[in-house]
Amino acid sequence: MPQTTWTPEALARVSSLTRDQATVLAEVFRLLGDPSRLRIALLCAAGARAVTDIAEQLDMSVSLVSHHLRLLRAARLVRPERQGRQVFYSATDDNVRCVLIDMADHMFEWGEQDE
Amino acid sequence: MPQTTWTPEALARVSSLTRDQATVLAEVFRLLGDPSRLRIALLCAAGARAVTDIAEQLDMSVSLVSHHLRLLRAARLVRPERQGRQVFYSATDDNVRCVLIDMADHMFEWGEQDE
DNA sequence: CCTTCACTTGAACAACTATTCAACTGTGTA
DNA sequence: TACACAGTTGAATAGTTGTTCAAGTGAAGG
Repeated sequence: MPQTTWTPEALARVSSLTRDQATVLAEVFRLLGDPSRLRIALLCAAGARAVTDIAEQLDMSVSLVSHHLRLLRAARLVRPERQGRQVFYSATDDNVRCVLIDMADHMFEWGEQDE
Repeated sequence: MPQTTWTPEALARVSSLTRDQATVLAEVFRLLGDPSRLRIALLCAAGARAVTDIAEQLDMSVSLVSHHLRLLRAARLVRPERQGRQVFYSATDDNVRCVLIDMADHMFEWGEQDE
């Protein structure tokens, strides 16, 4: 059920982003714009997971996963937590988790009917 | 107000995307992952605009705007409509408009408190 | 027709990025 | 101490991408 009207503030805010605001926003989109990294981010958003487990589940090298996690970590999208010799990654907070899952869920539904 | 629980289906869907599904999803994120293109997309989502107007408002060359619009068009995020000798671009439909504005609005709020 | 306006397109280039491989750090265990 | 386990990190590379410039369409006006 698409929403067709927004508050004037929301519209104004969104349609007149400064270059700097756009850069910050785009940075997050860019990080999610790689299939491998997107899958890693969503996996972490769904629940804490160790690097090796992520690599195994997504069939990627541990090194590759670690590289991607470093970028996601730098953008504060995921947070590491050592436990024994494993490092568990999860979304930094509920806010991030919410946005990540909602966006993916949203676009996933729409992507289905799109093509 | 972050949502902390989702339906099991949504979680499962999101956390176990196939490579192909992730590629389709990531493609949209990737397109919004460039500041220039993001601003153009959001401007079009807020309402139909001619190429020259976009270029002027965002202080970009017409050529650059056109190049970006071609990519957004190819992904069916925006739709062109000739009117005289101008071409007006807008979000392809309310669904796209909704997702675009909501995502930006969502992430914008969160980006404010983040740093 | 010729010109101007509004855009599109192609080539070219510098900058960036995803991935791999090898070497390295730190943690637990025998 | 020595060894395996779990990740990280740096270099190297092949591929991609944003931007610019110049040339090319197509529609309206004189």
